[in-house]
Amino acid sequence: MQVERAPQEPPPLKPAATSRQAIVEAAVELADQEGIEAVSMRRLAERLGVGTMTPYTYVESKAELIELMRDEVARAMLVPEPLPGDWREALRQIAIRTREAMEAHPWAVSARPHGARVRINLARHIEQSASVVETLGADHEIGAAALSAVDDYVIGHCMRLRARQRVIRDRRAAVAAGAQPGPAIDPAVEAAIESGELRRVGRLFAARAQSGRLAIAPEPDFETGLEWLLDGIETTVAPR
Amino acid sequence: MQVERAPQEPPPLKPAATSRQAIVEAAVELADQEGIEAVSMRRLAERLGVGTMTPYTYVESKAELIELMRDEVARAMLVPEPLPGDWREALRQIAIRTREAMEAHPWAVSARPHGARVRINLARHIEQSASVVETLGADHEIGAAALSAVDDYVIGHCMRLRARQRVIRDRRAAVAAGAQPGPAIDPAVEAAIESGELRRVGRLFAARAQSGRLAIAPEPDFETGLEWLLDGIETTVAPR
DNA sequence: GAAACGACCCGTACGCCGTACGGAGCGACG
DNA sequence: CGTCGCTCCGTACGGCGTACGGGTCGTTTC
Repeated sequence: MQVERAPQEPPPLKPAATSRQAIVEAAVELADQEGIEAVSMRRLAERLGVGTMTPYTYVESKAELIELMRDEVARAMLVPEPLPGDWREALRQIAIRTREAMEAHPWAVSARPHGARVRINLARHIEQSASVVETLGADHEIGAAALSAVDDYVIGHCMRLRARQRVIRDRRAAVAAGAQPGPAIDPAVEAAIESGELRRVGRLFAARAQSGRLAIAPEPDFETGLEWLLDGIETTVAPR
Repeated sequence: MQVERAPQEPPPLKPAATSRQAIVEAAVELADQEGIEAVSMRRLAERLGVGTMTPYTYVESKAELIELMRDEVARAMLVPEPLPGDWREALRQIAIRTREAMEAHPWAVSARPHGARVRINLARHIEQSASVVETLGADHEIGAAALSAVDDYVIGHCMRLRARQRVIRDRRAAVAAGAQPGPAIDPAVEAAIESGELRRVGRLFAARAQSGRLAIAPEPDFETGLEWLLDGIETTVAPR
């Protein structure tokens, strides 16, 4: 087909790039405002003022769009160069930055990946992390394991954060709709608490119901766990 | 039609229980075999040999069904009593058990929660964890933080595992469909590697493409990171 | 026995969704 | 001028969750 199409056209070739970016940005905005489940191709097209199928000119499928949206979030995870020379401080900054990005776009935490393709901003994020590991001076595999461990912790924390945010939002919506904000405890759980099994869970619920008016887990502490993990890594890579 | 129905009971309160459980089990089976996106109320009903709307007699909505499915997985996270007396060993066992359950049912990792309701098996899991923290002898808040940190790490790790499993499955499907199993690297990433930015990412890709025929991240190491985290916790709760 | 009452089951229908497909407008090129 | 490619878009198909109303049948109440 395209025997001779690739290298040409100085002026007119780039009408698509801006639009692709615009589509992704509009989708991110929509997801931020109304949640990822509100992002449908129809609503997105409507918001952009184009026909239903027009976005498909620029993205191959919705799955690819989601992936591009995640990569847009990955852009926010990048730490401004130069990174701190101390590996521990560098890892900490990357982790904190990542958490902030995830907190700002909770839908990105668990959106399904499209394929194995690593996009540009995620690749840059990996590059930053890899550059830190390099300065570690430890075995290559240990460095990779350390990176994985920190990443796992950060992502897991963000999952909890997202669940919390969702509960709060749902509760607000329920209150706005006029429902009672009762804890809606599961009858089986209630019975188990009554029976003496789940003694500790019962105490936990009671304490929560008493303190504060929203019976919800407190904002989890990110940095404490992160420091623990970094402590553990330090004893391996730089035992004193 | 139904030769076999619920046993006649003087208290007519509980005819639903068996069927509710059967629905959840069938849904879990379906999700295990074909992934969570294959679980639709129609397919589930078909598999159960009932009408499309019949499952709604037992579950309030699909969201509640998903929550019940997750709780079914939570059942597998329970460690047989009695727990080890050593807090560290107990936490380790709970973590490993949790990871195993998640690995067996990867869809459970990121399924959306329905609401704030804690179901019975998850409550039992929390009770187990709380009982370990009790023996820690440390400040209550530190115990909770330790629990959260371990949980975060485990969940994050399972997220990565799920992504990996998905990539492998997709690649298998692509090969079976006759597509070429090329890495399908993003052009922008390729250009950045070429240009010298992303030097380390380039080396990483090259190393992967060379070793093994599937260019994929190696199975991540769960226990190393877990031990690091436990090390860090130990220095706080039981400084030596 | 009759009637009323649930609990359970189910078919239809509505409004969403992702997207395959074919066609229209239009600038660039031969 | 014709042709080609890209952008844009309307229509349509199959699938989804589920509201709703009606059917069946065992149990309860007179």
